[in-house]
Amino acid sequence: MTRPDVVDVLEQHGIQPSAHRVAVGEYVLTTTDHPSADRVWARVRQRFPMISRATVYNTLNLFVEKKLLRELHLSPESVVFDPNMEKHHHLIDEESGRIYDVPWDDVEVCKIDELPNYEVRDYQVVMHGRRRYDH
Amino acid sequence: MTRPDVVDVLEQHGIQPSAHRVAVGEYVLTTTDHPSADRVWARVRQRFPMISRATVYNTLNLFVEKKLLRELHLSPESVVFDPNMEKHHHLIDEESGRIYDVPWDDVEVCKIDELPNYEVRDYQVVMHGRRRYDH
DNA sequence: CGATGGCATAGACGTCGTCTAAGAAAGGAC
DNA sequence: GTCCTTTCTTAGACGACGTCTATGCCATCG
Repeated sequence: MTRPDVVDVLEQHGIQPSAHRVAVGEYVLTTTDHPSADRVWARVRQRFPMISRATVYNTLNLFVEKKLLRELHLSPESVVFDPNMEKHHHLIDEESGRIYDVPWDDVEVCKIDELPNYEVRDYQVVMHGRRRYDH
Repeated sequence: MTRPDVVDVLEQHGIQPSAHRVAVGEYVLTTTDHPSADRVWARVRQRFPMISRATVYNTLNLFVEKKLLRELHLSPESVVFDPNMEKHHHLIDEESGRIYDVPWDDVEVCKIDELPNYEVRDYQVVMHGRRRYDH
């Protein structure tokens, strides 16, 4: 996502596109890394050394509130952000701890609407395993 | 689980059953509450006011290491412990934040072994919704 | 008895995230 | 343009949570 795109997206979601917000957005809205807040801070500081931790946290929380990001609580390490707002599943690589998105339709879940005691509004499959590169 | 049962279980898992460990075990190995570490501490202190936070944390970590407990990282609130070591899924109640166990066979997951890029070793479905009482 | 090894303790510490109070910047009215 | 208001940004204090360290305790064994 280029800078003007980010500005558009922020405006479409009712966010004033300040320089810092755009800087945070340019990284976190396009990455597939699932970075933690401090990871985002470190990354953005490379280009804006004066940006404060509070601003980064504020911005990330604002993005979550405005539905530009999802906060994931999957792994021991830390809370992590995901700009992919489509329904999808997650796989955590056992070796690296890295989190990968798994397309919604690659996994099929049945019987979930027939649970006797629960009304399910939302769900996802969380997998642990390994990414395969050998093919 | 009664006190002698807990002693047996600890010994079977290679843990010396000290008084404090048994006290922690009596609560955390039988509850379905999914308590956080501090919740366990508060609970055990009701009966053993002198037990220290470090001991509770040490004990919980020891239980996890020895496969008596599983640590869950599901919800914003905190890390939580689950003595149910069978395969099962989890549902988080949207109102209360409470976590419920969902039996493995109540949900069916397909195609998970056919994922092109991943080798899945383990998985669970994490659901958000409501517990139903009206029937 | 005294030595050894595992257990428990208090409190210091580190990390992560939030809050607060104040300053800087942007936009609108005129 | 100036003034005023609102919003954004900041540093640093703060708080929650979990770990670490150093010490003390207690049982067992020679």
